[in-house]
Amino acid sequence: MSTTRTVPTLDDVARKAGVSTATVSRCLNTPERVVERTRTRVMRAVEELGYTPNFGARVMAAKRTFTIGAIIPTMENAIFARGLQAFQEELHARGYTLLVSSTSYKPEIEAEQVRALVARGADGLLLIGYARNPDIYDYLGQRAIPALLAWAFLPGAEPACIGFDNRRSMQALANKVISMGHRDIAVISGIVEGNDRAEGRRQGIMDAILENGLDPAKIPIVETPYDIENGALAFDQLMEGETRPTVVMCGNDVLAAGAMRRARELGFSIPEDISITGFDDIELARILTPTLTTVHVPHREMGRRAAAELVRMVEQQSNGLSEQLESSLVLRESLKDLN
Amino acid sequence: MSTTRTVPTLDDVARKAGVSTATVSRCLNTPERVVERTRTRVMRAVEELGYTPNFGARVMAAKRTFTIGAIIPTMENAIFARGLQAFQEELHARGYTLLVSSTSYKPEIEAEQVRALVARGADGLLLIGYARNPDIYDYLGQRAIPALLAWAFLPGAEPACIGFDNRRSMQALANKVISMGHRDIAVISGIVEGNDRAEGRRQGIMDAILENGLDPAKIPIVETPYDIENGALAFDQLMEGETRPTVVMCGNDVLAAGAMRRARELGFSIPEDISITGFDDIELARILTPTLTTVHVPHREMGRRAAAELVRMVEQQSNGLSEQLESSLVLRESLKDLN
DNA sequence: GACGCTATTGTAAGCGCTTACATTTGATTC
DNA sequence: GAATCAAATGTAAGCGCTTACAATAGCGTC
Repeated sequence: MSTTRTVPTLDDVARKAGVSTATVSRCLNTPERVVERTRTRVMRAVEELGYTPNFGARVMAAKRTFTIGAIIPTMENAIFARGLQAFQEELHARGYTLLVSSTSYKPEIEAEQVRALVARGADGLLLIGYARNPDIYDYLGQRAIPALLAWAFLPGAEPACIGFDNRRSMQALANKVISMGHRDIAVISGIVEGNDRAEGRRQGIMDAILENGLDPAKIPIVETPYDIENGALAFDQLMEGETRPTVVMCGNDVLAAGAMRRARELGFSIPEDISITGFDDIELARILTPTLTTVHVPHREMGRRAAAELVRMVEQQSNGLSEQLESSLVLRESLKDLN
Repeated sequence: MSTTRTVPTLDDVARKAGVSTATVSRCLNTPERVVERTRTRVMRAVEELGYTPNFGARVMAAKRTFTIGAIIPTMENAIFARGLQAFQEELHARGYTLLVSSTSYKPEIEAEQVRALVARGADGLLLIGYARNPDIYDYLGQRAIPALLAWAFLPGAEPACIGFDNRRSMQALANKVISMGHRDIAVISGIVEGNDRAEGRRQGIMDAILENGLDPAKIPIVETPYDIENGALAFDQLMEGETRPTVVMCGNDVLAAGAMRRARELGFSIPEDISITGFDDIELARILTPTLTTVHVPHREMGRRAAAELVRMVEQQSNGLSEQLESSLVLRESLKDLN
């Protein structure tokens, strides 16, 4: 296609500066090991030739790519988009670049994605939650690729995780709901299979149910993928039950938004006729009418810390330090106090 | 699983399968050039050893990374998150991996990001909009790295772009607004500097104003970063003007959500007292109360096509083909017909 | 000036893979 | 069964860089 667009190599620079390739390499990587006079001469040659090190060669020789991979369910969920954005910014600030892959909530394809990112030379990996095939950890361990989990927290777990306790957080919300006099609770849960966060949240509700002496068998639960439309459909399903719940607790804000929409379409007024709660506290929660009671999660903070910790693990070849972040209840209009 | 820290190489696989390294390489890269019997034997060895090709070596030998870089303003805006998700999925389906970097709407740091991604070996680059320092194109041209623009469309532009005409789309919406009897129009625009999409949208409104014989000088415009909170503040600002607008046209749905919230807080009922419009048609638009009149943009489709085209450019070393996608008006409750 | 030491620079061996080219295999034809 | 030719496989030369080790230069001492 184009003509002889010869990209200059280390050799060219060395020749032009009248030194060996080793000296040029040292000028670029460990300048303090080269005497000033030589260095300026080399740097001028680099400048004049417009030399940029060849990525592949450098990676092969140095065995580092300064690249970190992240595998998330999807960027379309605002919580991951937000966290990933912060993760990327922090990575960038530390001289790393982000490789992204997504599973679309299909845990079975995660192993392949891990391999793909490792094959692309990721120096470290960010994974979501801890529920996955243990082979993945073997694979990473064998290659000495550090991995860090986020959006979940399990003390003492391997590998390290940076996140919050989904179960406890949801339990706190459910306790609050119950303390407000709600006894007929219905649940719209995300798909639990292969998703420990969704599972934890559901269990958290059950924990509170039991703790308060209510009958867990009487709690209707609909399980559906995180999606507004599914939230609406799930609400329909719940309304078919014999006893009408006074509150619908949803696995995340997105489901809650769908449920809320459908509730209004069916003529319910919220929270007078029925209360609705979410989880995550994405922007949507403050925009909905009525505003949504939910659990606030510091997604950005999580992304930022995860980046910092992962870089540390890569550079010091150390094991990760788990870190628990605090979530908090955000009481807004969609939850009515029955007392 | 073994716990040995030795990462298997092509050589190991070759030895185990009793073939040459060339044959193993061919099994991985051009399987059709290897007879079935040999291939299965090799693949079994690959499997058993848990072999993954060394990235650096592969890049150096093949001069390809199978990696595509994308530089977007931010993943926190749902339109980019959504488009990028589709972009990544399509890339993945074609055997490529996505490198992500973001500018946080600071155009001046884009050049640095381009260099960083190129230095990481990106085979091609996705950029947003066409407003940027031309040096960037020189740099990419010199290194023969194909680039494609998205979220904007400018016929005949270089490099190629895949997107829609922001100006025309907004003009269509504005015309509709005017045809519904609105004469007092106020505008909340995104920051125009270095953002051709925001600029196009603002111009589109002006086009319609002029086209309909209204006085452009009488249109109050507030320019503010895309953010719910800023939408609310901008609304406040507009309400300080002497004549109250009958409609507030916003540069995107996020600003509209903010404006709508503030309007309600101030006691306006929408659309009876004041109409509000957005742009993008993100999920939020259907969830807001009232639902938001906006311009639907096929973000996923755009991401998908951009990936396909960019891969084509990389693999065929060809220039990109621009492609215009259609946007469409979505009339919902937030816009009142005054006729 | 010879000696010993350190700071600087050079030499060259890989790193693990792809691929041009060489060789072998095997099917087909006469 | 030999000849022919295409398909399959093997051989080995790099790709451009880093770095261990070797060589040299520079400097202070005696």
